[in-house]
Parts: sequence; structure tokens; C-alpha cells
Amino acid sequence: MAYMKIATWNVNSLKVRLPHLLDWLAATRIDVVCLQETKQDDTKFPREEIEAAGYRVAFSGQKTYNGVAIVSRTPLSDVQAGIPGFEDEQRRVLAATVGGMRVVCVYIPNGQSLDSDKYRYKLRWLKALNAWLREELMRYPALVLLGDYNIAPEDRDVYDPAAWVGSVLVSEAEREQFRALLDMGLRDSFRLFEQPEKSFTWWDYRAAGFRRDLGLRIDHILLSPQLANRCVAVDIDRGPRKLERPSDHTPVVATLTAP
DNA sequence: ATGGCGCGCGCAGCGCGA
Repeated sequence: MAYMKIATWNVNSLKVRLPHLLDWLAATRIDVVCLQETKQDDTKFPREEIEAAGYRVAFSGQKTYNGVAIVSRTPLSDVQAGIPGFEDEQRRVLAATVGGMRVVCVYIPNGQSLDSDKYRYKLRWLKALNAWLREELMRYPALVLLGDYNIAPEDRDVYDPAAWVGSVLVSEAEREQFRALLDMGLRDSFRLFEQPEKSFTWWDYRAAGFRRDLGLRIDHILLSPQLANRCVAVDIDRGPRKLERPSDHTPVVATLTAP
């Protein structure tokens, strides 16, 4: 295989979106996709359907909220759920080694509002993620961190920055944590390339957000330097967002040359 | 436009997402 495609997609309920996922995998031949908001207990996870499509899968789920999974055409090894040493009942992190890469799938907390306990949790969570990844990067030079970050890193990632001042997803403390990831050497793969203005990955279900293109870029693929050197393209795939009953997020796909 | 929609749970209407 000349290229490897690795993707992230917040499916907002895997139960509802499984047909979209299977169709998308068949159409795109993606090698690895990290899922967020599966919202399913591990006992309910549709492992058989995904394996029947020719993929392996690792998952860490919970009922109603959160839940992450890594779907891969090649075997997954050294699967690890959660951030070591960080007590968290919420299933938001899953890491595995795939094709010589360390793949870290994250569903970063939303935060709700700046005065919320959930926001304080988000910042604590991000600090723990940063500290952990600093070590992981030393252990795994070929590392990719991908998922729903719930952070729009810059104003150009927001359809109307003025309207979002004072909100979660754009606050300075969150963006600082995002920059801390870049400061340890990770690259925002999307910005390695020329991209259209108004490149978004999420649109509110309300107010015809997608039709009016009122979106945010909050789903990201960060690459260690070694993987950034192999990255030849990164694209947002709006296709699944145009289907009936879509997720409010759309997939992001990075294309890497074979090692 | 202060909300709007979609999801899970569970069977009414609420919490949550972003």
C-alpha cells in the first residue's frame, strides 16, 4: 500500500450512525478511524458488524455519554484506555499501536460554560493529557493524537469569532492547552497544507447550521514530527454530513506515505 | 435570535452536546 489514511470522526451515537460508518469505510477504504461519542456500553458495541466489514476494533465505552473506539484494517496492539494516573469515570481516551504508529484517540470534554465545574474539569483533563503525552512522545516517536478536541484553536476556525467570545471551545485557557500540545512538537496536520477559508468540522443541528455553514473546526489530527514528515494531505470529508440523520461532526482524514 | 436539533433514557420530559 502506497498510502495510509487515518481519520477521526465523532459519530454522536454509534448505534444510530453505524450504517453511515460502514458505508463510509467501504467507500473510502480508510485504514484507521478513531471514533468518539459512541455512547454504548462495551457489551453493546457492534464488534461483529465492524469485523464483518474487514476491520479490527478496540473500544472503551459507557452508556449514554462519551465512549471512544479505534477501527483499523490491521491489528491493534498494546491497547490502553484512559490517561494513566488520572482518575476519570468518563470514557474519553483510547490508545493503541497500529502499523508502527501509536494512535491516541481522544474525546476532550466540552466544558459547557466558562463558569461551570465541567469547564474546570476540562482544564484539569487537558493538563493531565499534556503531561502524559509528553512522556508518550518520547516512547513513541511515531505518534498521532486525533479526536474531538472541543477546541477551535484560532479565530479562523470559528464562523463568527465575535459571537463566540466568552464561550467554551474558544477560551484562552483552552487554546493555551492546545498550543502546549504544539509546543511539545506535535503539528496540526490540517495546517500543514493550504486549506479553504471556513474549514469546519462541526455544525450545530439547530438553526440550519450546516446549510448556512455556521461551523467550527474542533476535530483535529496532531502528528509527531516523524509522522508529519510523511503526511501528504489532510481533508475534511463533508460527505457524511449531507446524509439523512447525520452526526453533527464530519470526518477529518490525513493521508500518510507508507513508512 | 435569548432558541432552534438530535441523542439517550424510557415512556414524559429532561440533561447534555457545542
